[in-house]
Amino acid sequence: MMIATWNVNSLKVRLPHVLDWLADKAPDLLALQETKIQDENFPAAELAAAGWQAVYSGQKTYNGVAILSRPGAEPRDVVVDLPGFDDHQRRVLAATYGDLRLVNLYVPNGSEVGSDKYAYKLQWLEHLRRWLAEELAAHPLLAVVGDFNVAPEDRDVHDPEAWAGSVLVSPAERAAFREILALGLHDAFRLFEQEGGHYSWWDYRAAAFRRNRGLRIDHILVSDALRARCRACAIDTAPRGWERPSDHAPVYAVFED
DNA sequence: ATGGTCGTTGGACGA
Repeated sequence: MMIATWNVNSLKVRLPHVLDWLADKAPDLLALQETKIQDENFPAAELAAAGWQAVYSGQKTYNGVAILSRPGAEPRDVVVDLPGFDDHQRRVLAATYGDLRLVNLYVPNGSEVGSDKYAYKLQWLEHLRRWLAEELAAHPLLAVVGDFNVAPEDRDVHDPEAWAGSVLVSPAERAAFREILALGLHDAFRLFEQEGGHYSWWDYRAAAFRRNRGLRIDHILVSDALRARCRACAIDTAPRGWERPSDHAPVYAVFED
């Protein structure tokens, strides 16, 4: 079984990339973020024609999440948005496939440390942690995936000195990330790779991808029981080099059945 | 070089 996550930065623009990647990798589940598309405009027919069904929660211009799956693996117990957190931004989508619970997140970016958006991000992460505790208690096989907008450690940052203290790496954001891991979740990528230099996002500006000046901010977190089945986790940097790419690369994990 | 480039829009704003 393969599950994957990809911030596509507009599904309308990136649909050809998504279809190409699905055809090549054939994951069982693909979580998408920043679809930037309202539900009535979601390309469900185009995806269905390629053999994929979708659940989605979108809005105009910003945010938006979706999960693609194969027909036959019916999504159950779909949750939209963080329970108990009054928020119109479409950033959360969860569904159960067989005995696997998948939580798809587009964590707020935070803009700048000290800004209102930064405070909102930290508050959002606190509510996320509380909800994930409940999800973990209810679902032994839990995967929490998406764009976390947090680079957990300095080895996840191309230039830690230049980035020190700024949004995506600040101590408070990293502490919030660690508290989520402390619930009993594991960063699947770090089960297999300890070196730095592996990133999932590169700024569009200043030829950042060509120079591999990136951050690892897209993650697949797995519960204890799911970790026991995890056989691989990797970042597919190839699509970041395609024509008119997303600024994020897909991350995927493989599990023993 | 204190910016750079995208996407959504139809002038900025968010990332």
